This record gives sequence, C-alpha cells and structure tokens, in this order.
Amino acid sequence: MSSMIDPANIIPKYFQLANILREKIENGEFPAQDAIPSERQLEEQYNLSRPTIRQAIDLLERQGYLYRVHGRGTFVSPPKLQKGMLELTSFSEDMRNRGLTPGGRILEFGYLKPSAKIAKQLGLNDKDAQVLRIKRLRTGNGEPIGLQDSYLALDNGQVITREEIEQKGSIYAILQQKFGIYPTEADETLEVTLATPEEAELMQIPVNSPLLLNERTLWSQDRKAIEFVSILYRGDRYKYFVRLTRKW
Amino acid sequence: MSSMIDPANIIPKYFQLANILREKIENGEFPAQDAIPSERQLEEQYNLSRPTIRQAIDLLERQGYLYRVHGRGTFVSPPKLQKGMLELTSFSEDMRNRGLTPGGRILEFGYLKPSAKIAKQLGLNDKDAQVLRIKRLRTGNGEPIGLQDSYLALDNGQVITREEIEQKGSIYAILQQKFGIYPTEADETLEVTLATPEEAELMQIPVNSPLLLNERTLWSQDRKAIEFVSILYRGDRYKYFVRLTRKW
DNA sequence: GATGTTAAGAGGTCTTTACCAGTTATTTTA
DNA sequence: TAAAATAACTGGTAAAGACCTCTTAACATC
Repeated sequence: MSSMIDPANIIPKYFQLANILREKIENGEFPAQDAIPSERQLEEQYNLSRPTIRQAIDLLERQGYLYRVHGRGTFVSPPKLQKGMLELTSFSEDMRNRGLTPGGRILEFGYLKPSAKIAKQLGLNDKDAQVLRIKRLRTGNGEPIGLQDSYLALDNGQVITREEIEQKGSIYAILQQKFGIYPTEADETLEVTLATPEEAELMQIPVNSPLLLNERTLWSQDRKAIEFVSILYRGDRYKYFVRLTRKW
Repeated sequence: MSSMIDPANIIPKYFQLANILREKIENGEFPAQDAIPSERQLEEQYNLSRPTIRQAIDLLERQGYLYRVHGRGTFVSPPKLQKGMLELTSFSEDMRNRGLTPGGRILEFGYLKPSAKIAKQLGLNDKDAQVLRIKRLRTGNGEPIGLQDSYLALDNGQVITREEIEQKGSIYAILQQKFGIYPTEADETLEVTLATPEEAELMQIPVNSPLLLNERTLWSQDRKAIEFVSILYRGDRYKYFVRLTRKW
C-alpha cells in the first residue's frame, strides 16, 4: 500500500504524507470543499507528530490543494484553482500546451558584445563580456507565430552549438540537461507594437499589423541572470495567459 | 528598539523576527549574497527556539528575501529578486506603483443577468443570479489609460453603492473593508485588439488604434469566483508587467 | 605535494508537550 | 422561547531536544 508512511524510506515522512493526501484529493476520495480529517485525527491515523502533519499540510496549502480556516478545519480547494499554478514556460512548452507543434528557423546565431540595455538586464559589469545571441522565427503547426530574439549570459566553457538548438528546439532544455541550469524566476512585460516591413515579411502579415511584444529577463536557481529575450507575437494568432496569486 | 522580540506583543514571535530580519536586509545590514547568522546563533541572539527561528526564515524564503543552502547556510537574495514578488494588483494600486494618480469616471452601474460567458467565468449556475456591472473610464494623472468593464458576483446582502466606488475608487478596497473578501488568485489573458469608434472616442485616440485587452477572473481566499473584468488599455500608454516563478 | 579522512558546523527532519485563539453546537439561564 | 454562557472541537504558536545529511576546512596519510 502506498497509503501508509514508510519510516525506512529516504523520502521525508511529511513528504510521503503530502503525496498520500494529494492522491486522495486527486482521485476524489477527499471531495472539493470538504474538510479533510483534523490534524489530531491524522496524527493518530498515520502515527506521526502534529508538526509533521502540519508540514505536509503547509506544503499542499502552498501548492493550492488545500486551504485552512482557523477554528473550522482544513478544506480541499476546488480543482479550478489547484492545478497548473503559475509557471514559467518556454515557447516550445507553451505551444504544446495549446495543442500546436512547435517549430522554427534560426535567423541569427553568434556571440557579440551586448548593448547597454541588454548588459544591464543581464547584470553584466565586465566590459569584455560576450553574450550568445539567437534570433529565431517560431512557428506553431508550421505557421509563423512569433519572432524571438534571445541573449544568453553563459559562463566560460558553457558552449551551445547551432546544431544542438536545431535538434532540441528549446534552449531551456539544453541549459537544464547540459549545464544543470533551471529557469526559476522571470520579469516579463507585454505591450503593443506595430510590424515593421522586415517583421511583416518574416511573419507573412501586412506592414503595421498590431503585434504583442513580450520581453523577459530570466534568472536561474542560483539567482544569476541567464537570459534576456524579446518575443514579438502576431496579434491575430496569440493570446498570453498567466495565473496570478497574492499572499495576504 | 524594534530589533528585539516582545513576548507580550500580539504579533507572533516568528513574525516579529521575520520583520527584524527583513529590515536588516533592506537597510543593508545583511548585504546581498552574504550569509545571515546560523539558526543556532539566532536562537541565542533572540532567545527563541529553533522551530520559531526556522518559521521566520521559511517566511522570508517564500517571500524571496533569503535562500538556504543545505550544509552552508542561509543567504540574502540579491535585491533584483527580492521585492515585489508576483502580486495581484488593482488598477489603483497599479497606477500608484507607476507614480501616477489613479482616477476615473463611472460609465455604467447596475445589476443585470450575466451573459453565458460571464456566468461561466464566475461559476454561476443559478438561472436567476444577478451580477453587479460597473463600467469605468480609468485615468492616470487625468489622462485616459483604459476602459474597465467589471462584473461582480456578490452574495445576497452584499451591497455596493455607486457613491462608495466614487469615493474609494477601488472595488477591491471596498470588498476587503466591507465584506472581508480578499482577492487571492486570478487567471489573466492579454491580447491585441483595435479600437472601435466608441472606444476611440472615450479614450481620445484614433479609430483602429491598437489596444491591449486584459481579461481577468478573480477568486477570493475562500475560493469563490468574485469578479470577471476586462480592461482595454491604450497601446501607447500602457505596458503590462508581471513577475513569474517556477518551482522545480 | 597530492590525496583521502575526519570533525565541526550548517540546514533538514521529527517527536513530545503545552497553551492560545477562533468556530460551532450544546447547554444553561433569564 | 430566546439569549447567553460554555464546552468541545478546529487550526496557530512555541519550546526543547534528538538525530540526520550536506559542506567545508583542517588534518593525517601516502
């Protein structure tokens, strides 16, 4: 049975319990809006101390599966709110989430000295610092969706080749697999612009068509800026989606 | 001194400690990337138990002020990543964050039967359900910035008057103060549209000017949908900003 | 000098125990 | 009968102590 705590398991008990409870929520054993057993009941049921129980519930509360009401109990969040919490997604992931096959073509690839704006975004103080610039036309199901212009701050010795990108498609996948770099936090802005002749031709739309400009600065798990990227989306083909939370 | 724990204070000790540490981070006493005192040292320093110390550090870690490294210590996050974690903001807050004075004019105000789309967004099954519709022209420093069309799902007895809105300006402020409803989670979409003649006149821009359309469904802390709102922003005056995080 | 070992100190997990503070239903009282 | 007090829940905060794993640097060994 996976519905019991194994003291010999390397996985922490609070984590095991959280997994058990999450499963009961997901398979409907704990229906939405219903109270789960009280902390004292769980204490007896799983033979764990209350701090450990609370640690498990804390985790599920932060993940949006449960919410607590002082004096009343702990309740199951409705499914609307529980899954797919805010996530950073790459273009490839984004397209797949929308049921489209991601694709594209590399337009520019090479190292260069970053502009002042980009150096500032990436926190590069070294005057001789170089960044890897990759400009790509991105497609969904073969049709042009956006123009992506990416500037990567790589450490010495971290090399990405054009072939790797053409093969994997996603820069983020390469950063993870090759260098253990995980995108963890990002600042994004969105605004409206109009297509220049060059942009219009690449995306096969009329000049001055409205576009959605998405600029993003990305940080890794060790708090270093790793990428500044601008993506121009066709206004008629793309809708940006985000889930927000606010802590009180 | 606010740098000591007051056992008599109603504010929990772990929260008092978190405030003290946050202050030391913000005024530079704990510089970025430096380690803060170890949990055992803080234990002695503030005469608190380690679980309480850890609770305070947990809080600051979630808020992005600190990050922990097993075996090495707890470190101060660089300022880039520490402030203004992702937050839901009202139009009024948003404007003030940008250094502009929020204002506006109510164009429509009243109860009506919601359209199918809006009833679905708000999760209203009752056929007789009514929603409060408030359409407003929003301004920053007196200039038109956006057109906001809001649909509120209020319970029986929860009444908001036109005067309250004109006085307070922010619906969210009224929801909080009058009914104890706190916006906690939201789904947002952003896309490009073109100004209709009506919209153009209200915002004093040419017809077919590009606009940024922001649609949002909002939930409260007890997981009930409370508002569906669409905001049309002038493309030349507004840039959307969001901070994203991804958990691995 | 290079290498492997070890000990100190960091955060991570867990138990036991205690009391506080909201919520709700029951019981008591007017 | 209706209002008020109370008891029995709920989650929230806090302490003290134990033992674990991971990191680092000093030490011992080759």
